[in-house]
Amino acid sequence: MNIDKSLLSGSYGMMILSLLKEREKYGYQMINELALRSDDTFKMKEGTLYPILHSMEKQGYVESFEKKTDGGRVRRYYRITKKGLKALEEKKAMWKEYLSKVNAVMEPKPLESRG
Amino acid sequence: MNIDKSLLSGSYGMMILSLLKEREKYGYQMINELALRSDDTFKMKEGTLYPILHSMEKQGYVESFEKKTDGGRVRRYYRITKKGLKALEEKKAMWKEYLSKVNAVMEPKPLESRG
DNA sequence: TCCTATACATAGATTATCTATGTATAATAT
DNA sequence: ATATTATACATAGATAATCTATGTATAGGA
Repeated sequence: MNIDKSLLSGSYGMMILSLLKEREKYGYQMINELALRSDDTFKMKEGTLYPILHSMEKQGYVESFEKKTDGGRVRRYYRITKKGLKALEEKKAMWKEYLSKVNAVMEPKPLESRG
Repeated sequence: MNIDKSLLSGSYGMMILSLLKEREKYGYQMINELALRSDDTFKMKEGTLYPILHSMEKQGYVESFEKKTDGGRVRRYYRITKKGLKALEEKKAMWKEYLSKVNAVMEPKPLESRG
């Protein structure tokens, strides 16, 4: 299925922080993990990811450092900060709230069963 | 809770078609129902709704007609078409797919339990 | 040696939504 | 009667998230 890209809006940030909560990762790796775990539903472009990472670093949600591979290639790793962990929890709470409200609109409770 | 507006992206269309599936409605009414059912989480602006309705009409998802109230006020009602019903089903399928993929990214299955 | 995958990056386009504003009428309060 | 507020539709321009397109550079395999 080819999902409307507009649906993605806003959830990419949450997903990236979630990936980084597991362990520190570099950009290209995050793109690949997103594709792998979502069966290619989320094929994030570099032009999407790097600006997000840079902005998150500026906000203090992640910090980055360079690391060399055995082959000599330099990678920029990102690590989630305490502030980023807090932001992730907030984003997840918002996400749940959002889902429940969409559900409430699409499947309204009959009057007699409302709080 | 104040939800990131970017999360809304793309789901408004689905919610509007869903409201219209119940019965024909006019614009202002949809705005109010969205707010009521979502406990004011979705406070859609006219500047958002009317362009969406016009575009949906152009796409053939809805058709509209004017109706007079007892008071003499003229309202423009919208009615979902067959094409719109089909579009709604597609949007709902995409929505479910999207939710399940976000979930798969955020809570990856351990290797041994993957299909 | 050439091609592909890896790796990071930026500029500009696209699109959904918002803010702001405008017009007009009905209902309500003073 | 008159003023205010809610209703009702509408458009223009701003904002922000993502995309497309492009660039640079290196590693690894054919």
